[in-house]
Amino acid sequence: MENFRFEEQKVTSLRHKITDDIRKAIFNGQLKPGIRLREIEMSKQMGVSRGPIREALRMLEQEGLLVSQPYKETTVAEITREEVTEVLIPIRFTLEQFAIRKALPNMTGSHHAKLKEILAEMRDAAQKRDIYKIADCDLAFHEYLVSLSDMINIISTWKSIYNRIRLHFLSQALAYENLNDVYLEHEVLLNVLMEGDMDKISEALTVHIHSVKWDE
Amino acid sequence: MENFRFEEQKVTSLRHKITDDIRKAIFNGQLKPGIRLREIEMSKQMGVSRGPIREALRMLEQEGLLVSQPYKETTVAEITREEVTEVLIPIRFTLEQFAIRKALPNMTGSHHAKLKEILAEMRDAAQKRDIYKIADCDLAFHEYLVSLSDMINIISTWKSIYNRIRLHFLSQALAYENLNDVYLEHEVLLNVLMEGDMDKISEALTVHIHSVKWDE
DNA sequence: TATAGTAAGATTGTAGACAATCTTACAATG
DNA sequence: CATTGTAAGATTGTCTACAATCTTACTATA
Repeated sequence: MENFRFEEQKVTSLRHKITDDIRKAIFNGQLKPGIRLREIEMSKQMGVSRGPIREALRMLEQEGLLVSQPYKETTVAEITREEVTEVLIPIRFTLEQFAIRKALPNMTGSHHAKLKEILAEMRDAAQKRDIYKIADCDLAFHEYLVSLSDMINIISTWKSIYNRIRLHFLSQALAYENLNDVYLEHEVLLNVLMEGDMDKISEALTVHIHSVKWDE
Repeated sequence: MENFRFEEQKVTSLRHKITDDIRKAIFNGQLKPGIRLREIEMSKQMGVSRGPIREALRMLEQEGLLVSQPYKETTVAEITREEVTEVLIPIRFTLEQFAIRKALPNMTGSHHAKLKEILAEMRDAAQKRDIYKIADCDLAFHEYLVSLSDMINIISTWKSIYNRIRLHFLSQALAYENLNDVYLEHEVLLNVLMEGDMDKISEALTVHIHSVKWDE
């Protein structure tokens, strides 16, 4: 088999698909913060027993996207603006900066190409003013970057933080002055990434991560 | 009922007790990193069905204390030293500093007294060279402090980070030059906490959180 | 002897039924 | 009319049994 390696098989189980589906529904804005999730209802809709649904709920609860009270209910979390600006964003920055530092030596042209690909989609979404699609691309971009660090524990922490930030923004109907700015910031980031100067990267990253504007 | 309020009832379910028991076993050093957890075996030992055990496993997995592969196995996580020093500790510092800033205005003499109480236990444990007990007191001290911030989402993130740091230290058989130093550092921290000067607190906190020494 | 095939046992995943708890509405009481 | 008691239904928690998948040891084949 020489210089070739297959990718590891991703065997998955129901709880993972269900977790993803619920997370997607949250990020599509279909399950808004505060809404209650009923196990039986979901189990009927998905055609699945409550077991794997409950496991998915426990995972999402631990991720910080759901809140549950024993024998009562589990609801979609409500994240405050203060948590986002004062805690989640600083942590995200710490994590992502570190991940990029680890990822840099691993990065090749094909990784750059993949990132460019994602940005092309994002530019497209920006023109169509599709805010959910932009958010998906933003996630894809940063997640791909972080995943190149190859530090599995960091990745999961990062996701959990990132998701809570995203949840807050969705519920706040955040407004970018210009959606295209989001795209442009990523382009700047990608350019300094290709240069490989960590100081410049940190600079671009801090600008980007803190640049979100609210509607007030 | 005038000036009196009851504390909220903590209704709990099996999955929470199981989660706590497994976590304790990990922190007691009885379940070491890398060890495999078998659902059936645990279910027999605890006299409980596999349902709540599986939910507990999913929670601990999301906490970063366990690692699982679908249809294969779930094991106790192995945390690298690099993750601890370069990511987990910086994040912990960010979180705890923020939590204390939020907690300060809420802190009264009775809170100080509670912290002193914990430290008394810790001094005791240091004399007896009981490293597990010291670790418990350390957790109690910082968790109490963080919980005073009243920001529930921060607390859970903090715990997850803190636990992984602790897991790493336990598996590394860390050596303090002098166990009593741990106690003394906390005393310094408590003193500046009572003064209430945030700059001094940050200073004491950063010294304390970064002060752990390895065995090499 | 190295490789592939096979089958048994172990383990994890899922389903469905029953138990415990909570919520709600309504009746009883003063 | 405000408060307490009660019972029905809804929902979550737990258990048991069965299905799917994995691991291991053994056999067959070249």
